[in-house]
Amino acid sequence: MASRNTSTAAPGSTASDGAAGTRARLLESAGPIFAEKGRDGATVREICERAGVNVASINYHFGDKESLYVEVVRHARRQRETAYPYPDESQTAPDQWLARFVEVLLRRLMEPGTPWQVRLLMREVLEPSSACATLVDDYFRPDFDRLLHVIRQIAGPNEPASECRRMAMSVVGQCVFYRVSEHILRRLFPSEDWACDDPIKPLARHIARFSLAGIRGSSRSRCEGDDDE
Amino acid sequence: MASRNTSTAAPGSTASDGAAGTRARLLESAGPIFAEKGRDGATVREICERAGVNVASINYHFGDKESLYVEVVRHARRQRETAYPYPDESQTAPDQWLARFVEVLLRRLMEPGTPWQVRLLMREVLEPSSACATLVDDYFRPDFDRLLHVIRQIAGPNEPASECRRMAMSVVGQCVFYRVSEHILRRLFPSEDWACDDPIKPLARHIARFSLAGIRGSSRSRCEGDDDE
DNA sequence: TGTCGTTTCAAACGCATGTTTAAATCGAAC
DNA sequence: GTTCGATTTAAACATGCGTTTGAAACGACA
Repeated sequence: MASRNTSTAAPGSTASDGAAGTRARLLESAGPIFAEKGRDGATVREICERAGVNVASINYHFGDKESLYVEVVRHARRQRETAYPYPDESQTAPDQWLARFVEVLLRRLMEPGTPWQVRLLMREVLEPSSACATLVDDYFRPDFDRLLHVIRQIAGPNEPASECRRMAMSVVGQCVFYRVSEHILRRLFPSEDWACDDPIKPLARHIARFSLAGIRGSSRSRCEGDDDE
Repeated sequence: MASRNTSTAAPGSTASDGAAGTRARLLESAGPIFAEKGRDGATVREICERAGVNVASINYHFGDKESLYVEVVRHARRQRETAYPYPDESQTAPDQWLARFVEVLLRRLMEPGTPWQVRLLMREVLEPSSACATLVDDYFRPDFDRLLHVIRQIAGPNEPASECRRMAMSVVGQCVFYRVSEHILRRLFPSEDWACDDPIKPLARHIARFSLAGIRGSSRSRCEGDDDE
């Protein structure tokens, strides 16, 4: 036995370790298992078995199971943020950018087969762990700010900031709903074409149209007389 | 030892059992614990301790932990469906009914303190157990159908059924988003007035207005020329 | 070849879990 | 008061968990 390693860098590791590196194999194997069973539901024995390493490896390379989990979440986020890039604001009209944004967000969320990274990050959203703080700052906030910026362009300069924020949430909420309520929707509409060619396209069109009308109509109707109740 | 009981009716139980009835006490005590820690995370020992009964009681009265869980979910749903009733369609104009529906749904979801019944049912939505099937049929579907009916009135008779369904999902999705993403939103907007007097009212107003404009504008813009891309 | 730090390994540890057991207790009916 | 089924109880059981251990295997370097 020698010194344990709990930092993020590989221990001694001569770069090309035997059989792709125990540490890297653990990171890859743990992802899908954490995603499917959660941080507590997953067992170190199953993770190590899938990675083909000894059960003591997690504690040797990461310190404990919790640290491995945090590392896996970071790993998943990094892989995910480059998968479906959002369009460029400066080169697209606001309307079209919003439509593209909705479609990309939906594709991120509803990618066929639901990659383990999506399931894992969703778990973090629903009940955050210590890995959540950076997730919000580095992953969600930038995208949300870009959406906010475009919505301000559509709604006009007179729209209050609080209202713009709620509009952005309405857009995101409509998309997130389909992922979060997947199981319920499947039972609610068993005959729906959840697996047709490309169910995202018409869905994205609906949400973009609905939202655009919502933003324009909402800000307009609020400008006209619109008292309480 | 005598015969075990796994059915839903109390065993011999002479109606007014000692100290409110072991079975009833278990049902009440288990609810908040299942809601907070999940079906697997909760332990029978903690449940029994809070109920002030022996650890063997769960197996005696319910058969096993899983059956107790299913029973608790049923219990929660029954308590919940009478808490915030939706308005009556026949006595309200569609616009106003929609606004009321949104507010009631938000209040159901965002009730201060987040009653354990809400947290428990949310867990069932996110990853259903065997207790989920009746939840959809008896609890969600009726409300969703009523919403659908009103949306059809607003959108007009020419609106295709599939589009009406998506509109209903857009309405519900906007509301559900605030509950599902609660933790994320709290980190995204730390300064937001999540605990002001009545944060529901303005939120409900926004969603109702946004949705109404979305429904009207969306169906109108689709009627006009609206080709691909 | 011999040495030393690093990494892997099988085995065990300590603990918490859901469940079972058999005896004790209770509550009415006879 | 006795009896008998229903219920409660303390204790144990079997299993699975994350983690630790001490030795073996490895790889570079002298």
